[in-house]
Amino acid sequence: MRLGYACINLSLPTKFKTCRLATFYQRGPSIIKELSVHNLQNVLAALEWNRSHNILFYRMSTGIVPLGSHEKMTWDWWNDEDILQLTKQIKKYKDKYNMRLSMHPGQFTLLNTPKEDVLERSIADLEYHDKLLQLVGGTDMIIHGGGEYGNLDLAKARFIENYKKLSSSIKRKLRLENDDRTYTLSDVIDIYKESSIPICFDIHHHNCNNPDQPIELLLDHVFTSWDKVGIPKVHISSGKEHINDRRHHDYVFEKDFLSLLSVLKDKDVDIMVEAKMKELAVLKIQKEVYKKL
DNA sequence: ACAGGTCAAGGATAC
DNA sequence: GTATCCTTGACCTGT
Repeated sequence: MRLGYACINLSLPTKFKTCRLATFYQRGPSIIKELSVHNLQNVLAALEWNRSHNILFYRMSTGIVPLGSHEKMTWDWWNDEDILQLTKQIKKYKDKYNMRLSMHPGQFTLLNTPKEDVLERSIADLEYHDKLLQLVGGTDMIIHGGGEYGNLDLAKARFIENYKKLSSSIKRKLRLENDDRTYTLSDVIDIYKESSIPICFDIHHHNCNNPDQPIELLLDHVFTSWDKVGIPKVHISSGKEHINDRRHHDYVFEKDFLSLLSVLKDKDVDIMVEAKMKELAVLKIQKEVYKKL
């Protein structure tokens, strides 16, 4: 089992950089390159920090190449020598230490939108994430179901139809996560049955949004969805003020982590910790929970 | 140096 | 139909 955290490492001094469209228009592709190089150096620094703290799972920020999937972007960053040199270094490093790398396109990347232009931009965004993951040897791209659009069944059907149109490289990496208001774990399983998309189980979202189905039966489907793919990927966080508070707590409570372990039984999974205190929350779990096992 | 408003995105909701 | 909120962290402008 590998534990990981998302994007930001609070222990490191440098931050990720981004820019506004206006800045890109003023300064052109060179500013994007400058920021992308900076961001990739940050990723490498995070992986090095992770290795020295025994953290072998990491989610890369979606904004590594600022405006990387924007329709106005004119720079082929995936062919740039300096970018390739850095991504190669990252890939080599993560292979050496058997790390898992993932990305999570944002809430505005929607496979089931009824709007043609929104779908087009969403697919462009998936292509951006796919290209970057290919370069660094990342394996997982997590998205949510999307909106309900007044009819959940139609929205699910649209997801399945649009999923079929994606490139095989994207399909190899795409995973569908249950969310905390619209797509329950059982909705996500419905989509899996028609599309074979592996399911990323988020236990906090499940606590916020579930129609009282027994978790054991649902998890059977979750695990089956990964059978030919790899080690399942699971998310955990604690509610800020109560168990079904959608906001994330700074850390993960020990009891929440133990209750995840108990529903997972002995299944080998990689766990992404989604807590405000990022890598510090992972260290806390390692310290508190691992010594008990 | 710092505060606070802005950006980027699409959907949901209230009016 | 329109406005506002949701969410996020860094940008960016004004002081």
